[in-house]
Amino acid sequence: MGRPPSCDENGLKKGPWTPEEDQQLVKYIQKHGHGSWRALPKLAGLNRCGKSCRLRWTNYLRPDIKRGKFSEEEEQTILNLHAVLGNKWSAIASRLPGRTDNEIKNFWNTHLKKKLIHMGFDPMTHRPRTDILSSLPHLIALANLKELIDHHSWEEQALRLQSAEAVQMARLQYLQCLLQPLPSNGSTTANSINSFTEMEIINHIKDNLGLGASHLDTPTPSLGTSTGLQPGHDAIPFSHLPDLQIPCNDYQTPLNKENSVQAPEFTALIQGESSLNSPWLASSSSTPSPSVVPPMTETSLNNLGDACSTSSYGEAAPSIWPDLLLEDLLFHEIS
DNA sequence: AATTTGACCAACCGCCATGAT
DNA sequence: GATCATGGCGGTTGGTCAAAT
Repeated sequence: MGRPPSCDENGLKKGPWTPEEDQQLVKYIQKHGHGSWRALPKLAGLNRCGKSCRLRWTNYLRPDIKRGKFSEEEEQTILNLHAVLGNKWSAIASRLPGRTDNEIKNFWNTHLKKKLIHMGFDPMTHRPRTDILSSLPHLIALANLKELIDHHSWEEQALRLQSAEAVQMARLQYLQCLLQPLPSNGSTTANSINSFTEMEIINHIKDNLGLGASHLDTPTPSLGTSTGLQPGHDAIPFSHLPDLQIPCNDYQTPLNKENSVQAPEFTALIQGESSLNSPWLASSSSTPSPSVVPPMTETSLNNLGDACSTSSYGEAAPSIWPDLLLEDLLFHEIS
């Protein structure tokens, strides 16, 4: 025996509430309390179902509801709680007096989620997006492919053009990951990337890849050097971060200790060593990493750097993130 | 000026948990 | 224990409005 629909087709009104209906509902509840929501509409003289009345009351008419923009403190609280509780909106709302679960959910979906994505974080896990990192060997292969293509026929050039957009996007996202621990040069936000020179950025990436500027032909000191990181093969990316944090003043959300990125794992990943034992990656993409990783050459590295320096990243963080995995994107484009 | 696009958010829908019978 | 009523929750939809084209 099935349940009747919550709002059956007895001619009950749906849709936006009128001020008169609001007034009727408030007046009734203030006088009698809501009691049984199912019985309330009839008693209050409303042509609505009980569920609709309950939602209207709890999400809008309740006298203790706070209206208006979320404060920075509230934003921070939501981010912190979401990192722990996930989409438990009612649990989050219970810790934000005057805010409803619906309001918080909407705020999350329209603002905070997008901001995290823009900053290169997975809004569900609050970790750096791992799909890009699981595709890293492919990106390296593509950088090498570019090196190869640069010296080949027009047909290959056409292929290159076809894949260029996908490659560019992949590189941008990859760059964003690499730049997460970009050390401060006075300004502390990720958006301050504008203040670094191209060469500083590229050198920083090279440092992160364990290819310190010391053995490259650029005289420009690397960012790693300037912040105490020693460039060269011993450079351990992320090691200067006790815990990964969202690199923006507004969203200093510490991740759980056990969730933080461990530098050796990242190094192994970057260098193409087996990363299957990494707990960080274990929960990432279901796509297996290829067992053979092409060696990262200086030229292919510079190819990545080319993409960085010619991109529009300096003006705005990349906002496009395809639904499909990068691996799919890249290999379907190229093959 | 007209149309399109995107952001915002109130409201709805369906599922689930719980308590009463 | 089975059934049903009710309330709560999270996901999604659709209307409105402003900005962009």
